[in-house]
Parts: sequence; structure tokens; C-alpha cells
Amino acid sequence: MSDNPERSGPQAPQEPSLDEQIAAYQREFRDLDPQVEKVVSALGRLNRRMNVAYGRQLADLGISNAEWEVLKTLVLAGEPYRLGPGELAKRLGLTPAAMTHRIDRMAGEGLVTRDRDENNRVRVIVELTDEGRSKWLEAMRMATDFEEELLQDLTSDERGVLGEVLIRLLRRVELTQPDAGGRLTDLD
Amino acid sequence: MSDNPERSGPQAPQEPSLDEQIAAYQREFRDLDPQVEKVVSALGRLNRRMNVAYGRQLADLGISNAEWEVLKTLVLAGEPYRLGPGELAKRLGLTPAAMTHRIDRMAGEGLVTRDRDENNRVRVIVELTDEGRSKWLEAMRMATDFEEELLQDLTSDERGVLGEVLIRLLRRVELTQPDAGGRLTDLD
DNA sequence: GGATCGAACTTTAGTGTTGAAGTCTTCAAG
DNA sequence: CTTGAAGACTTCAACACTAAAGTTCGATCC
Repeated sequence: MSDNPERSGPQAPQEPSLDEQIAAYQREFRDLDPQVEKVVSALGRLNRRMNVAYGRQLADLGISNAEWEVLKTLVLAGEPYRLGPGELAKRLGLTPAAMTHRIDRMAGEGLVTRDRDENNRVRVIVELTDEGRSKWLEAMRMATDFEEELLQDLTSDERGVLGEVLIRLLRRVELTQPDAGGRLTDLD
Repeated sequence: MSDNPERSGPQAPQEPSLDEQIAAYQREFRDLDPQVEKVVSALGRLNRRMNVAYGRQLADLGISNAEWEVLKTLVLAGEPYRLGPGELAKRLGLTPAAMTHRIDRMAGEGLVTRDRDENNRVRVIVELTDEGRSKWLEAMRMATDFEEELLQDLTSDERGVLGEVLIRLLRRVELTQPDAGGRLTDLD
């Protein structure tokens, strides 16, 4: 029972402590495995906190979480950092309509350009600008610094094990919930 | 660099495999620790997948992720399952305005009631109905079944360790990002 | 070579959220 | 008692997203 993760909004929710919450669940719902609940709750809570943190840092750079996602996707596509709106929408899990508007904004801010494909005038090509790429770089530096800091208390062994366990869980979810064609889907 | 978690929407994004993604990041960004990146990416991806799964199951019950959050919060408040809109908004991390509308809907669906406090007519009391409570119960059963299934490949030891590690990370985030008054904030 | 189908994107209508302004009640002064 | 100030919620305007309808270009068929 994880909270809605889509909220990387302004303020973090003010919630009871994890232990209090689990105790409350046990009170209201008899057959609850506290160990499972602890893992699931911590996972969700951690994620929400991290997203609030990312959102703040990105805001300092003058970009939104949504824009950051688009920049990331274009960079991951590799040189020459071009994708069509439809492809972007698919990779981001958005509708094409939402993509149109998001690209409008980002083109207005100079983060990307939007042009007709000369070879096929139905298609549109979205391309990262130099400014977009350097914003991505700045954001990436902030993100990796934050992530290093987050994991600083874990030994290298612990990090390795944690990564492996999470990937096992990810595989399990993808088995249970065949969404994305069976590939391990993105996360960062 | 986690994706925006607030999207528990309809379709999961179609992303490259985790390994492909990390390889691409290393190509574009030299000083990246693959181990850290793996943990962070898996964490975010897992969370998004889980939220899509929750969203689907809740949709089968006829409630949205947003409604589920409200039901959870009221149940966690304990008997008599009453809270004001302001308090609900705080616990859910929403603005009071959003809360007003959400309560409108849910009251219309019979999941909660909304009444003026007789002792202080400025205040409003939102109370879970029997229907709301039973929806919560159904959802809770589905959620816990899903969570058991998710963790089925992990031994009890592994679950315990995973929970502890996640809580350490949660503490670290809360140190770094003083949002919620220093308490371990909610997650499920 | 004109009609039809399909693909790729945009536009429109409806929903949900935020931030700011507004309303109503209570409490405290004068 | 009436004025002022604060608190709790609601309303309003703006924005972002979804689902569905619309537009435009390209390819295929006859």
C-alpha cells in the first residue's frame, strides 16, 4: 500500500512515524505482516522524500521535474539527442497530447527545438539545445551528489546487495504486471 | 535521479532496460558511480511499477489512488475515523483547495460524510462512512496480497535486512531534507 | 493519379491540482 | 456591542494531464 508516487510537489506530507503507522495498521487490519509492511512502507516513503528533494534542487536550477524527465530521455537517446513527440511520450508514459504541451513550453524556454522532419512532413523532431544539455548536466551533478550523500552510510557491500535485491523485486513486479514488454523498465 | 513518482497513471512508461540505461548514463556523464546509480534507479523504477499496479487494482474496486489515500488517512486516524479538511490536507501533502474538491467527490460517492462541527462552526468534520471503511478493507486486502507476492522470493532474513536498510536511508533523507519535523514520514 | 487508410501530431473538453483571493466564524479588545 | 484580527475552509484563475476527436501527410490500391 504505497502512497501515490506521482506527487513530487512542493511540500512533503506530514505523516506519522513509520512505526506508529504500522502499529495503527495492525490495529485496524488483523492479518498484516509487519515485516512486509515495513519494507513496502519504507520503500514508498523513501521514494516520495527523494522526489521532493529532486524537485527542490531542480527548482533551484529553474526547471521542473517534468522538464528534467524530458531532458533525461533525450540525453539517454544519445547523439544527436533527437526524438519525436510520440516516442518521447511512450518513453515517459505520457499521452501524446501532454507531450505536445510539454514540448511547447520547453521550446519556449529554449531547452529543446521542435521542427518538422524534412523527409516526412508528418513527423516532428524534438532536439536538445546546448542550453538544454547543459541544464541536464547541472541537474545530473546535483542529483548524483545527492545520491552519494543518501547512500553514504552504506558500505559498498550493502549497496551491492541492496541493488541486487531491488532488481529481484523489479523482476517480480514485471512478471506480475506485464506492462513494458518484459524489459527491466527505467527508474531514474 | 529518480523519475517523477506522482504518476501512478494508466500505462507504464516504456523504458530501456536498467543496464542499458546505466550504460547510457556512463557514456554521457563520466563521473557516475554505477553501483549508486543502480540502487537509485531500481528504487525509483520499482516504485513506479508498484504504483501502476496499485492503481489498476484500485480501479477494479472503483476507487482512485487519490481516494485510497484519503481512506487510508482516515482509517489511520483511528476511531471514530474523523479529521478536518485542513488536517487531511497536511497529512496528504495537498493544498486545502485540493482537499475541498477531493472531499466533494468522495462525499458524492458516499465514501465519506462532510459536516460542520457543532461546537465550532468554522470547522468541518470529514468522517469515513461504512461504505468507505469497507472499500478500504477490500483495497487493503488486495494491497497486502500484492505485497506478499512481491516479496515472495525474499527470505525472512532478507526482508528484515531490506527493511532496516531502507529505514536507514529514510533517516538520512530526513536529515538532509528537513521537511516533516524529523519524524519518519509515511510511506504506505 | 485520385480515393482510402493509417500514422503522427494537435486540438478540445473535462478533471484535478496549485496559489491567491474571498467568506464566514470565533475570539479578544475597546 | 462593535471592531479588528486570526483561523478554517471555499472559490477563482491558471496550469497540466487524459481521453477523444480532428487535421495533415504519406502510402497503397485500383
